[in-house]
Amino acid sequence: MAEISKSYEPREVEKKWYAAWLGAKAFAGKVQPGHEAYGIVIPPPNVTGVLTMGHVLNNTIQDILIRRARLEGKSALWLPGTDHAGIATQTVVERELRKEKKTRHHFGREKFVEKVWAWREEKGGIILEQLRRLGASCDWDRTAFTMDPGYSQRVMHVFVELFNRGHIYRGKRMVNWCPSTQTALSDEEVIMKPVNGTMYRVRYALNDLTGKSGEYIEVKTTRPETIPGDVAIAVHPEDPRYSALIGRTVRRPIGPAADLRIVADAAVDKEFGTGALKITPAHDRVDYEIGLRHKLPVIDVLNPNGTLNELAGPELAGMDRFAARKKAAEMLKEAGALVAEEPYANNVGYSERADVPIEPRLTEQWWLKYPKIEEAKAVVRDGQIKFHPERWSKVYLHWLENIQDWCISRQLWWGHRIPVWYRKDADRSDPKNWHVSVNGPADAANWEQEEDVLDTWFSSWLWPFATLGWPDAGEMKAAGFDYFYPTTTLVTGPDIIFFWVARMIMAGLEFVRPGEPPERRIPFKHVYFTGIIRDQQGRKMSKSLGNSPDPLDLIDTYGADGLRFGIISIAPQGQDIRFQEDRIESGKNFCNKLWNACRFRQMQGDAGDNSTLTGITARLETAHFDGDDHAILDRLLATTREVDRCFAEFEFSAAVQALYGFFWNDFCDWYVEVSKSKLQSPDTKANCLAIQDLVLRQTLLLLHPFIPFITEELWSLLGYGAPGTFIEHTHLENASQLATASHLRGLVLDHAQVAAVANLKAFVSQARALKADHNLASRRDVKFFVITGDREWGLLSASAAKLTRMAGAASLERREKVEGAPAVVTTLGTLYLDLASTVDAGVEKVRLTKELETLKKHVAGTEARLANKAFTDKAPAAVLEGARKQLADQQAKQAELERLLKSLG
RNA sequence: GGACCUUUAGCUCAGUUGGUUAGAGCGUUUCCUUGACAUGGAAAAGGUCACUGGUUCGAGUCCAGUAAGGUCCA
Repeated sequence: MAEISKSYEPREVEKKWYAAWLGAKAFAGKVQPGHEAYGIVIPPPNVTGVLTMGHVLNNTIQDILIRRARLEGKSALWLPGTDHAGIATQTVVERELRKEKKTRHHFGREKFVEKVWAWREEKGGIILEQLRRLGASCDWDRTAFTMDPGYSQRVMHVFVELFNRGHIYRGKRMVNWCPSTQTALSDEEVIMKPVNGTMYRVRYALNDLTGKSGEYIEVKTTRPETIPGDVAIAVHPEDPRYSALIGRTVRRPIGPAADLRIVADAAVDKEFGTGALKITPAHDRVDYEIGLRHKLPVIDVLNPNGTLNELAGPELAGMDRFAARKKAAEMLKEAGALVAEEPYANNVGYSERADVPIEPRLTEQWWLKYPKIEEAKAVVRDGQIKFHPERWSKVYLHWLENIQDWCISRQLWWGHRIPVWYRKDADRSDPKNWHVSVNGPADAANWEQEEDVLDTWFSSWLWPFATLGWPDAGEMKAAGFDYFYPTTTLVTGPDIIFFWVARMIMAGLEFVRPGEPPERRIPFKHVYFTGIIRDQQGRKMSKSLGNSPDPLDLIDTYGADGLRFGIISIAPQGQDIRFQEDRIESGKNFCNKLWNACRFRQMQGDAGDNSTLTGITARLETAHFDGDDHAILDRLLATTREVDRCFAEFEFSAAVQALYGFFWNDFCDWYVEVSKSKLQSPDTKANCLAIQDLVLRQTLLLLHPFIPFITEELWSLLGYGAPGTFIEHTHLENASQLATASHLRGLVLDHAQVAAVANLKAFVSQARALKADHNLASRRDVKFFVITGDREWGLLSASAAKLTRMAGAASLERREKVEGAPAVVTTLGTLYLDLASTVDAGVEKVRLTKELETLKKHVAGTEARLANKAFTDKAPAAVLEGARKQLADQQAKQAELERLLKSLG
């Protein structure tokens, strides 16, 4: 067995074990009848992505769940992959082309797509490589990509099916147009941002019908550049200010001259602005609807790239929309039509990817009417799919209540080209001229394929079943579809609830195992929502702010385990996370502590069979058990139980904190320290080492999902497994199984002894504090005296060696009377520090008086409670008894303190 | 405008169905290189639990309202 070095050096250990795991195909998700299946599909990161702190958190949690499942004997599958990220990837490649002063049009569609594939081959695996550094135990042989030929076929299949089922249609409607990437976007890809803009008050002159001139109607707009696209003015039919004007016309103040009718429409908000609305159907959703109702023409004054076209008139044509806005305002001013410019804050939709304002634009697109909306609501409402935290289900249900058709076509080249063919030279708007199939028409020469591709999310919503071979029976069998579907848990951020969670649920319900009950068709049973990682100021971490540390730097500095442990310890369930690098550092420190405790154990030498739990429990000698042995095993069982509970309730940071507290405080600070006495004696040594092995073995198992590398290394170094096996081959015992193993040796945990240890710990702590109060913390030659009863002295004297060692003292003696020494009242008697000659009675008096004052307040409080008849009548007996005991203890301590003070004079 | 979340020690957070003197880590102060670990050990200081009311024998915890901050939807 290799010797454990003085400090933990993660780098080589991580490299070694990851290679060993891969070499043994330890992460392969296998169909094992008789074993429960546990499946996770990774939320596929963008193929252009690099590892962020968000990924670290998300994937660490997935790895924790998967590794724990393996330890519980389940057959676990974590299926990895990436999505092709249409806009992001196309943009990245176009940016490279721009360096050579070229655009994708220089190459043509086919050549350009080849270039994207080349980029993907070179760079597309980066993020998956980074996940390996983190320790992610994915089944890499199953790595999927949404543009893989097989996956693409499944996307086509779904499109054709949904088309045949009447869920997909083509139509000219208002879409969110991104002038930067020049494609349509879905509503979910538009984010509203508050913008400080300008409200322009504009006069539209009324045409003279009555003989009066100089009449006008005033309209407010933030977008004067669209005035050339105006086709009407709308007012509310019940607005008395304008009722006389309905039916008359105004002149368009700038742009090509035109008369605009004043129409009445109930959609107009009387309270907004002047109550009169300019109608520009090509550039506003509400205006478009109003235009339809009044059969108004549509004048589109914008080019796809956001510049104005010739319909805007010669002054504006060719200008960018924002420059044109300024210019239009100037033109209005010159025409005398501009009444005022006022600062105005409003919300503007921005393209999520390109971060530019989107334009409402009327275009031909493909639309999906979502399938299985009602059932998707029901499975979450009825708990067949559980959200953690549960409250996110409200957001989910609310979205489904207000769901709109999904614009699924994108004007891009990178993506799944829509499997629709149009008969050449025929009317595309007539479905009679369409061919819709996975493989296209037989007489291809007579047809041309739709140019648009599908939204990337239209491929990733199929992820939970398309990655498992669906719909091909042979591929499904090979992938273990029957065994692994539905998967167990999806781990993702709440920002993705509409993009993935909701759509995946609808897709699963629509396509998988038709006719079977919903619990067989849903894609997963649990959805765990992580928090968002923020910086110290609470801002979201982002590339543009530069406020995100590089996770790979953190791995280099603190080790992958340190990073994992640290990030989990600051990630409470359901709340956002303020990132603190010092917490990552404390993760590393914990690893070092674990390392050194194991090193200490190893330095004590072999003590017999370590390779199985029964081997270790066979070494327990119950005859030599003392209170500390009972106490540490009691805490080990409690901690095992607590970690179980945390997994059941998805409380990972609580699990980590429980393990931290147990290992550091209970085991290292107390048990290992008291072991040092026991290990001196041949009588107690073997049993003590057996207990240490039992604790270390179980702790390594419990910690392994969180910090896989170091636990694998220590497991191996301490010989807890058979050579050639991994820690995950061991079955993790729960608390009652562990207790049963101990029972085999006739062990019954003695709770009286456990309680006695708590008193001894407090006794030691008070002794140390007494020393520290007299500036003797580091001295180990002090003498303690104690005045106490026989029973207490029995306990103290039996533990004398341990107590003097723990408190740092030369001796602990029982006395009948002590004069002039500083003292402290403990549950095991009054403890004196033997410094009679040096003690300053005045200082000591101040200290004791302060303590007495605090105690008196508590006594008074407890007395008041017990004097309250309502309390004694209504409080439960246990609470009442507790209060009485508390009062007795407090009063005894008070009497003792008063006696000490008196003795000081 | 609607929905949800947060407010506890200098910082980041725990605090289970209401019940002894509200906890942890980090930071701070003092002491300590003792044979696992200075990536460590010992001790200490530090909190009117955002505010106002209510329910209750008893409220950090339950209810109502207010304020501040945040997220999503419109």
